[in-house]
Amino acid sequence: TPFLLSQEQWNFGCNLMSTEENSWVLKTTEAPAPVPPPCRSPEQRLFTPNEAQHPPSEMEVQVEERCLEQVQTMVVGEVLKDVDTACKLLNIEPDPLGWNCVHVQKWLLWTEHLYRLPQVSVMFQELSGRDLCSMTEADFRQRSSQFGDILFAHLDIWRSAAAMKERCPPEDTADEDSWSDVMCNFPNQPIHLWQFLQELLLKPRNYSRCIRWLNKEKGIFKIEDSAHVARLWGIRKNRPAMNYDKLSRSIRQYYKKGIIRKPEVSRRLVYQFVNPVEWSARGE
DNA sequence: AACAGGATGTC
DNA sequence: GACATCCTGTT
Repeated sequence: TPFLLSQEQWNFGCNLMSTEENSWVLKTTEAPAPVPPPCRSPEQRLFTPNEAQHPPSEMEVQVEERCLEQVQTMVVGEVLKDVDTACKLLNIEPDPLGWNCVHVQKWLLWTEHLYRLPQVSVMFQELSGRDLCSMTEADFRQRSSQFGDILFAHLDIWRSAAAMKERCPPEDTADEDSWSDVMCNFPNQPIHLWQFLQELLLKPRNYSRCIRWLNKEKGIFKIEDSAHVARLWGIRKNRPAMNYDKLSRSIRQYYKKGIIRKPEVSRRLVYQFVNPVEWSARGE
């Protein structure tokens, strides 16, 4: 796993999330009740016969691991979001290694304010981000016996977040027309209209409002917003004057070629791929 | 407004 | 060849 919160960070994060003043952290998502079930008490362990307390099956273990993974992904996502917000507010970069003394002070003041710590930033004056990163937890404690560890843990979270960003760069979460879909990743790579339509159909999360499957197995799809689909096609092909009249003419060219046809019962804005087996057979 | 398909031009 | 554009006519 590329990113694992230490137990300490985890607990720290949980405490932060359960602090109700911190609407800043986790405002939309429910706090994911991340506290692991307490270990079975010693007497339970002693007095429960092995047969009755059947060990978790492999599937149960897998399910649990997947749950944990999901929770972890969620927490990491929230942390990254929070880091982003703070960076914008403070006008600093996410990676502490790039901070100068002023940035460090900004970050300290922010952290103090956010978690209601007393003023400890004075103890960290004249330190750059690089200095901060080279310090051990003991060094932090030396400067602030009470809150050094908290600051250390928090800095570690930021460093981890920066490392994460480095590892998996700009994941675009655009909900509407994610630009990379419409513009192709490879400049001017020729694309066929039927391929483009399939691309849109593959991403219902982004495009189901303008085009969606009616029957995926049979390859029947419906264009819900003809103008929108035409606009997307026009962007991809660099044809600003594209409209549904012209797009549909191109679809009709497919009739003769046996790529797309009208379904048995012809319906408005509904078409059907002739051989949907080819791509559904390759699994999804 | 969508549909069908011929004609013609473009890359 | 695969459209893009324009057009006539139909549903």
